[in-house]
Amino acid sequence: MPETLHAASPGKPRVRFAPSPTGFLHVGSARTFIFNWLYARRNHGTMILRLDDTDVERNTDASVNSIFDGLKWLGLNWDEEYKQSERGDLHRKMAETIFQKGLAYRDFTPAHTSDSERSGAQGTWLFNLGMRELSRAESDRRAAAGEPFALRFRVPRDGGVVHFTDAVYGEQTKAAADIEDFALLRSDGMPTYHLASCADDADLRISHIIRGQDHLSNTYKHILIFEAAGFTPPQFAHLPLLVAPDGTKLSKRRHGPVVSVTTYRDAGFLPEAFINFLCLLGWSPKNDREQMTRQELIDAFSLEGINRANAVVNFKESAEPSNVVIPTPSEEGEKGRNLLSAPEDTFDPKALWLNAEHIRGLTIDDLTRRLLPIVQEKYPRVTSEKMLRITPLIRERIKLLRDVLTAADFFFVDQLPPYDPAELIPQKGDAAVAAKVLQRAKEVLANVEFKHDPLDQALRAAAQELGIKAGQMFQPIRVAVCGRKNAPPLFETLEVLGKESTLARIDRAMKKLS
RNA sequence: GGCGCUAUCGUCUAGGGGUUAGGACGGAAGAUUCUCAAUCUUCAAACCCGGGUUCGAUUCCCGGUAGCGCUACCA
Repeated sequence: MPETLHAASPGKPRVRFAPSPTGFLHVGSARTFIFNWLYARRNHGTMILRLDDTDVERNTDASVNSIFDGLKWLGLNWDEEYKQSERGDLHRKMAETIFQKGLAYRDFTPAHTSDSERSGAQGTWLFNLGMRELSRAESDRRAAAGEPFALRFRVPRDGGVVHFTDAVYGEQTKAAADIEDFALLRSDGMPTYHLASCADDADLRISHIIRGQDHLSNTYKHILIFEAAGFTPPQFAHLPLLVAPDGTKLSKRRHGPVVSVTTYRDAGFLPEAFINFLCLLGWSPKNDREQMTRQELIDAFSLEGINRANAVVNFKESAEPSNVVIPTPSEEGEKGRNLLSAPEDTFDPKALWLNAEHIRGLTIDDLTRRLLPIVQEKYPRVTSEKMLRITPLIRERIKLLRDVLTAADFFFVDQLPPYDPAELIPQKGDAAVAAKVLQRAKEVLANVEFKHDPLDQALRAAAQELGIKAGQMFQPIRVAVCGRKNAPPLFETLEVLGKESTLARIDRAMKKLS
């Protein structure tokens, strides 16, 4: 009777996210983490983070940090953590078990032998000539003599099939004849991904492997390994891939910073909005709900809601990909921010909309707390009290947190940046009207309390006196005070700005006009 | 090349043998408003192709096509 993976806690799933730390945290990886996490939380299971760092050549500490940073920003947690590189003994033990059962063999063929030199070169490569049939005695002798070898799985050649049921893709069957004798151990004794992954999944009693669909065909190999080592394979659930608008798999090289999670953080996405967005790619709650909180996602999540077709992340492809600055993990910590004043329209419109929705759902206090660091980085003198008054004026006008810098800039500066005086001229008016409005506004505002209602009354009355429409009255003032035509509502703006600044800016505008 | 997976508006998706094929984003038009935004209303927009099965297929089956994935001593 094979050991069962569910022995320790029947019914409670144990899932894992197992990234290889070879680059920054990718949006696809983040989504895989999230789906695992959702599944664990939904079913009161255990979320495990395992660094699959068996590729010593390509692993970097910077990458590990990038992954941790990204997950931390997203507010995602896990219950257990492992490093594959520290578990080599376990992996080798499993290899040994399989070898002793005769289900694996030593392959003394030098690494990087070209396909044409391999057996079955006219079709698919399955195994290296001669090695599979080497006698045990001969194999032992050559190994003892110090000849390097890779350990390969002896895939059955008796016409059988490998089968499993995927929670997303259903019944999966493949003829063993189509599976090559894949490596378990490299010639330097290091385990391959397939071996290490299965050994750890078995040892950690993983109950559900939820991972990218790019592993669907690898799963047959994994089933073979689990069974050879005497374990019941876990449940599998493969996720459709995230692809670029051109249909290709997201890649840092081709698509640049839009595939890095930190790009979204630095651009001013809310972590909960970003998670929400990712969840909607390849999964549906099937009730037309889109905007959901973390808890709502947990409550709604199920493997049945996952679909099978790849999902496009609909970002705008950069016109000149060669100019795209790709943040390397080492840069991201400190300098990552300035590479990324990524223009708003590079992001998926749905992500932007969801972010705006989540922003609107925040309380003024909460939103202020998130806005303040961004503002203070550029305008250190802005206080929390002041920001608290500004936030309500821009909450419905920003899609990204960073938009605060352009939406509310005029609140933060002493002196307005230069603007075209022609902007001061209202609809159906001329410079004379503008001058008249500003002059009158100056007089009126000098003697009015800077509160919404008094301002409203005073300015409307002034418009009437001048015989112009309210809009014609407000526009020159708005431009004088904000430096542009599109801005938050006027009276609220003046109230926050205060009498002194307002009058000073109107003065300056009048000088510009003449 | 071999093997596997997939295919509903531009995008994310719901649906499923008989429907006006639903929702959302984005787009367009309008309402509202001191501008912008938000909000509301309306409009345009899809079942890859060909064979079956069936009284009837977008839905089920087969084939094609296309896309993607795997095919490493990468993960």
